[in-house]
Amino acid sequence: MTTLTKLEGMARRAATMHDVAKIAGVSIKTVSRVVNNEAGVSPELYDKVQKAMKLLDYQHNEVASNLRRGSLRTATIGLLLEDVSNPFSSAVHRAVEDVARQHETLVLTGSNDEDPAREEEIVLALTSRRVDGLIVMPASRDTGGVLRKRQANGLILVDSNHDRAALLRVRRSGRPVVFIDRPAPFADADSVMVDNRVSSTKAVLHLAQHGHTSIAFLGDWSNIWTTAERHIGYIEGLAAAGLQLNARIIKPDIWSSEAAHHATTELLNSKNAPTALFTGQNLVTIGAVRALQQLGLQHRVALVGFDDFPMADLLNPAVTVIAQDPAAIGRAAAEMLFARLDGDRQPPQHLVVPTRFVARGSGELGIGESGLVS
Amino acid sequence: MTTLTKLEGMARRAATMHDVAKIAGVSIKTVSRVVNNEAGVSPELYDKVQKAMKLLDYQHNEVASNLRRGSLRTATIGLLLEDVSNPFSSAVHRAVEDVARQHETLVLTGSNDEDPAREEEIVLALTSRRVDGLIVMPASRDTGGVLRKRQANGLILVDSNHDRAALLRVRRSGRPVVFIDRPAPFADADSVMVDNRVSSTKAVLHLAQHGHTSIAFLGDWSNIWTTAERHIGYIEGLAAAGLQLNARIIKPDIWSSEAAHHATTELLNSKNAPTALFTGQNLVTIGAVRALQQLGLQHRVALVGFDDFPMADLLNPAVTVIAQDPAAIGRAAAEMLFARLDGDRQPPQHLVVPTRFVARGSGELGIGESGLVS
DNA sequence: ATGAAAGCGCTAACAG
DNA sequence: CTGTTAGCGCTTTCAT
Repeated sequence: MTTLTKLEGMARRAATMHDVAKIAGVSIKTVSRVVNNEAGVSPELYDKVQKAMKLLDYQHNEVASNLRRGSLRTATIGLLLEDVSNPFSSAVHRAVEDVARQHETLVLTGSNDEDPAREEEIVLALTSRRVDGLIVMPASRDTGGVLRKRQANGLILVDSNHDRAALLRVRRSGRPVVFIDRPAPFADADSVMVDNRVSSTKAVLHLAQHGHTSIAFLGDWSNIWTTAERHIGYIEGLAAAGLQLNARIIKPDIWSSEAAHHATTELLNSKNAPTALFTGQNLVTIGAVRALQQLGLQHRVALVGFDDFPMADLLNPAVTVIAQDPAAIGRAAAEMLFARLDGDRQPPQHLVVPTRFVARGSGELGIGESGLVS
Repeated sequence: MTTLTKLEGMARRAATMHDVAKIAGVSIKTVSRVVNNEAGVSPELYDKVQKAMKLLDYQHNEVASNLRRGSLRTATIGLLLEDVSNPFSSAVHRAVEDVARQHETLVLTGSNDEDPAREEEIVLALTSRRVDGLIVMPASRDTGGVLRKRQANGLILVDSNHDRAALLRVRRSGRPVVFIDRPAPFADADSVMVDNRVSSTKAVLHLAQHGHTSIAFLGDWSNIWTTAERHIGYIEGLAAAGLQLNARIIKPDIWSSEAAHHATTELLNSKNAPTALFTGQNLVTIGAVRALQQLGLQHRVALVGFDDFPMADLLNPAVTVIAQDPAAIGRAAAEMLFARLDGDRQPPQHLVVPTRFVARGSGELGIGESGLVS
């Protein structure tokens, strides 16, 4: 604003079509034609323009281009994950990126950390940049009509879709949204999920078939939809196996690997220690493994975990899991999104990607020497 | 253009400032002032505008805004990784996102898969969207002056920086670029790396101290800079320990966990099987562990790996590694980038983030029962 | 405190 | 084939 223009970095103004036109001695429209590979430019002018572009190091400004074109497509989509560094999320991310690439579009990602407020913030940032569509793994919510949200000052209650405003607006503005991993929070959106409930039931049944009658459930935050589904699946599994539900061997709201470690240790040191564990998530499984190893019970207490994790097959015993296919989920979601962008007007689709039960050893431990503790 | 406007999805045209102005009965400039929180709007008009915005569901168009503002900042940065789903890369990604968030900016990511051509493609896409700056983990290159590039039709030779054009142009246009993990391919850019060489030397020395005289090196693609550095560190480690270099126990160009498995098996089944392994990367280490377990040698052959990996501490034996801190790398890189964007004019910085040697067991196996093969 | 006019870089819709 | 004019949605500049 003062003596020297306030430039970011050592930026000099980038060359515009106007500049190129002047150098090439043609009209700006001709430059536009060359840039956009439109037909109807004589070879001579085409050449001149190319040379001028090279000379000036011209870079097409898609932003301006899109504005003029009616801001239809920015060739950018938004991807909202729980945490980009979580293996599940990042595998989804990669699959989405691959599909996006086929459509020559870029992916803008954000991590919501299960926090709906943060999610709104990101959605807002995304939409103000006019992304063409959104793939979102919705932040942890109520399983009923009310959301429990942790805050510095404790727990507060918030209306279910009260702060889903930005996301709703995206839909209303006509841009497609595909939800993954959790159900769509509003009716007219597509979704891609796995069958958490049935898979969990299967896991419990599997353990029961190996003779276990005391099967514990260790779950993630219970306000996460998938957790609730897996919990229900667990209960249904017990029922199907004719087993008694025992609240004392159910540990909910485990929010970290360390917490899982702690909960598992406590559980196995208690009077009514279970002989088998069903862990409802990635990190929970890992914490449980750590605890089992520490207690020297890894060959005595059976374990089936939801979600596969790296190295599960190299542990001793190798860990039996219900494996999701995050790449398939990401791919399916991205394909749905691009189909919508290409004008697909079908009613909302709700795809269920199958899980895979991977028996590796830990889930096949019988009731052998029983679950006696050290 | 005909009967019904041709709209993507059920999109109706998003409300513009113009629409808001008409509804509120003010000029467009007043709306602009309200949107941008500029001073000098009477409370009454402010209110009217707010109401109109709510009514029309107005969404600010940053794209147009930035265009007019001189396209200085788009509040978007680009992040180029090897593969967003790789644990190292995704941890970097998360750290970058966190710093970016403090600066209210979004992150556009891409995976180059070590392919320079793909990298260029992404850089181009990124710059045409006018990102403010770039953080890039440069795709695998020559360690000399020539690049070996795999193609469908075999190997071709390419000039070192021949196809680095897009990246160079970014620099020339004044936008900052920070390189991570690998050195900056051109002089005036910042970089954040770890000391691959010294860390590797330390690992070899560590194994030597435990009595090993036959220490193998299993490395990733040798045209990757980090691989070369680690290889040199290995050689220097042998020299420092007074050990003989033996080409027959050096396995280069391992490009997957499976290949590492294979190479390890071959190595340990050979006449001159080493008693210790130094693995130069994540996936290589994992493949080696798998092979050792399969051969039943995991307690006989010592192992130190470059890069930590999930579960390393839960394996039996737990795996000794040189751990990098990807979060620290990402954070540092992002902070450098934003410093540049805020006008920092220092000469190029080259930050070295320290590694951590984590002894867990596999690297502390003595030469005990010797490395005899099954 | 408010608004009218001009124009960011580009492309659609017309001329010629 | 080529160029002119208008204007995307917004902000700047300068009046009022």
